[in-house]
Amino acid sequence: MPDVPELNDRERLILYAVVNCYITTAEAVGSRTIVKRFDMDLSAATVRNVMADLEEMGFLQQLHTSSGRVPTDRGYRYYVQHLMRVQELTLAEKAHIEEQFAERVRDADDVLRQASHLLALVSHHAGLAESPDDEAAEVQRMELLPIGERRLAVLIVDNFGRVRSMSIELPAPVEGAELLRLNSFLNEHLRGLSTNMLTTAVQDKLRSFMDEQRFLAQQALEVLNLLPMRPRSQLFLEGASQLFEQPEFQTVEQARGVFNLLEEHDRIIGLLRTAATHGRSDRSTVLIGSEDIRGGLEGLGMVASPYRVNDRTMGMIGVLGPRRMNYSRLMSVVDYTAELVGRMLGKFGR
Amino acid sequence: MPDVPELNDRERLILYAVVNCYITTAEAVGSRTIVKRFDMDLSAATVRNVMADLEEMGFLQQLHTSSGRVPTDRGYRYYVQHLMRVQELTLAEKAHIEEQFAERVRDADDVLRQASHLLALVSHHAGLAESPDDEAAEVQRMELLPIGERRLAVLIVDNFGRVRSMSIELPAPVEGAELLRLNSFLNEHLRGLSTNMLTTAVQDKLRSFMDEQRFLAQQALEVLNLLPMRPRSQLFLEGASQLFEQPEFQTVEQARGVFNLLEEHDRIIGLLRTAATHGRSDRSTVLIGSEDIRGGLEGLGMVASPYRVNDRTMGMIGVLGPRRMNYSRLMSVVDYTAELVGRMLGKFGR
DNA sequence: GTTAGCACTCGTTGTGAATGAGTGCTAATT
DNA sequence: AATTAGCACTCATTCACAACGAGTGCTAAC
Repeated sequence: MPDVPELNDRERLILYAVVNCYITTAEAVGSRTIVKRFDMDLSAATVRNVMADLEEMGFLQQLHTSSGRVPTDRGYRYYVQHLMRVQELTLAEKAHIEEQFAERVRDADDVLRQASHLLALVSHHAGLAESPDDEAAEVQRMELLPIGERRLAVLIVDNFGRVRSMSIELPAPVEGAELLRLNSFLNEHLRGLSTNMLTTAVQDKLRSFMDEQRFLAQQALEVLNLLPMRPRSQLFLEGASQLFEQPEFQTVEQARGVFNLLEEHDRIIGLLRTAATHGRSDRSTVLIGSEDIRGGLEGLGMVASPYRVNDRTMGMIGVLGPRRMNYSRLMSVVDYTAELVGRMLGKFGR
Repeated sequence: MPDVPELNDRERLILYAVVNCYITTAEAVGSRTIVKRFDMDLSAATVRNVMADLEEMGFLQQLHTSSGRVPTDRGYRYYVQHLMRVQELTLAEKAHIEEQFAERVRDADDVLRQASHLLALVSHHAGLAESPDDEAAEVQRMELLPIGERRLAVLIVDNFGRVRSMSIELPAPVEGAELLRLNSFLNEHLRGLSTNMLTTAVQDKLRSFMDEQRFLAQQALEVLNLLPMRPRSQLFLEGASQLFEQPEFQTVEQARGVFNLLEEHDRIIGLLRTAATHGRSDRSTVLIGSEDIRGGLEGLGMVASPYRVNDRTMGMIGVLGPRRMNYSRLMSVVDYTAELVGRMLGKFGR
C-alpha cells in the first residue's frame, strides 16, 4: 500500500461522514446531505471542495458527474484504520451472543457450526467459521473396525473430539488377533501426531523398528497408504441469503458474482487465511473488495478473526458482507465470538 | 388430478411441439415457429386453432394477447406422462457417468457427495443426493473412548460405513474397566438396531435384565440420553449456481425464490420424498412447479429417483432445475445414477 | 479561507410514436 | 366439414425526446 497521503482534520471528518452515511443508506452521498446530517459549521460548498480533494487522493469516487460520492476501497481502508473507533459490545450484547452457544455440542465442529450461525444472525450477513485445520489437530486415538470380509473402518479421533472416518478395502483379509495388535501399534505410535503427517511419521520410524514391530509398522503403513487423506478444511457458512437482500446485489450480474464465491468454500478459506496474515493474531482484521489480488471479492468486505486454544491459533471465523459494512460493530462481534469459540474448544483439547 | 381431457393425435403432436420448442429456447412459441421447425403439413392458422383449444384445456398459457404460448404445469405433466419418450443413455454416456465414480470413497456419504456432483455436472442443473436415512441405518458398532476426565467420545458406526461421533460430559467419572464392560454391553445389545431408536430399545430391554446386566443397561441409558441425537437427514447439493444461468431466473424476484429454497435443505428433502411417494420405487419421477402444495417450487422442476440396496429403498437422489428441463434425458441420467449409487453402497452394507 | 450564487452535467422519469411478433376471426378454398 | 389465406387488432418492446432534479464545479463576493 504505497503513499497514503496525510489528511487534515477537516478532510478526515468529511471522509468519516461520507463513509458513515454511505454505510447506512447505500446511496451516493452529496455535500448538502452531509452538512445536514452532521450539523456541520460549514457550507455545502466548502464540503464540496474537500470532497473534490478526497476524490483526487483516491478516497472517494463519483459514479458520474453530478452525483454524490461513494467511498473507494482505499476510502474504506482509511476509515477502518484511522477514523472509526471500534464500538465495544454492551454487556447485554455479549450475553446475547453467549446464549446462542448454550446448546449441547457434540464436537468441535458443532461449536463452529454454531459460531457461523450466530455470526449470521447478529451481523445480518454471511457467517463464516473454519474448522480447526489439520495441522493443529492431533491424533487422540485410532480405531480399526472390521466390516465385512476385507473391509475396514478406520476411525481417527482428534483432540477436538472430531472423528474422521474412512472405509478401506484391504488387499488380503486380516484376522482378528492381528488386527488388534495392529490397532494398538497404531495407537501407541501415532498418538499426538498431527493428522496430516501420519504416513510420513510411520515411514520415518519404520527403519528403527525390529522384528514384529517392524512387521506391524509395515502393515500399518499399508493401511495408512490406503487412506484417502485429502486434508479437508471445512467451512461452515450460514446466512448467505441475507447478502441478496442488500441493494448492491440486486442486479443479477453482481448477485451471480457473489453466488459463485459462496459456492467456492476453498476460495473463502483462502480469503480468511489472507486476512489472518494481515492482522494480529488476537484481533479481527478487515479485508476490503479488491484488496485480495485474486479477485472475486469485488464489492464485498470481510471481517475475520482467528480463534485460539492454549495460545495457539487454530482457525478463523468471520463475517462476509457487502463492502459497505458496519465494520465498527462487526469487528467487536467477531472478536468476541472468536474468544468464545476458543474458550469452548478448550474443553476438547487435552 | 381431476379430469384430464383426452387429446387427439394432432393436439398431442402440437402440444409436444410447443413443449419441445420451449424447452430449448425458453421463449414463448408461436404458430409459425412450430410449422417451420417441425415441417408440418399444416398452416399456421390451423396450428393456431389447435393451440387455442389446448389453452382452453389448460395445457398452454399465453403471457399476454399477441404472444406465443408457454406450457403450463399441466402441459408439462401431460408431456412427461404421455408424449415424451425417455431417451435411453448411450454406452458412452453410461461410461462417462461411471468414470465420475472412479475416485476412492471413504464411506457412504462420499458416494452420495459424488453422486450429487456428477448429477450437477451432466445435467447442468443442481444435483441432489440424500444420505441414507436414519431408519435404514443400522448400528454396526459402538465405541466409547475416554477423552479427558469425564469427557467421553461416543462413536456409532452404521452399516454404510458412516460414523456419527459425539462428545459428551458425564456427570461422574467412569473408570476404565467399567467403561470396557459398558462398551461391550452396548455392542452386544444394540448392534443391528436402527440408529434412531437406540434409547427406546434399551428402555424396552431394561426391565428384562438382572443384576449386573441391569446396572450396565441403566448406565448405558444414561449415556444414550446424553447423546444429542437429532436425526440428521443430510443433503448433498451441488451446482446450484447453474440455475442462475437460466433465463427464467434472471430477475431478482425469481432468483431470490430459488435461492431461498436452495438454503432450506429440509424442504428439498421433503420434496424428494414427495416425489418418492408419487413414483415407482425403481424408476425416476418428475415433480413439476406448483404440484407440491406447500409451494416454493414455482418455476422449478425436479427429477428424482430412489436408490436401493438389497431391494430396500435407502434414500433419494435427483436433479433440480427450471421447470423447463430436458426431462427426457434427465430421467435416464438420474435412473442410471441411482442404480450405480445402490450398487456402490452394496459394498458397505452387510 | 469561506460562502453564496449560478450554470452545467447527467441519470432518471415519463410520454408518444414506430415496430413487429403473434393472435383471433372471417371468408374463401378444398 | 375441415383447412387455409387474409387482415385487423393487441400489446410488449424499442427509441427518441423533453422535463426534472440532485449534485457538482467554478467564480465572485464576503
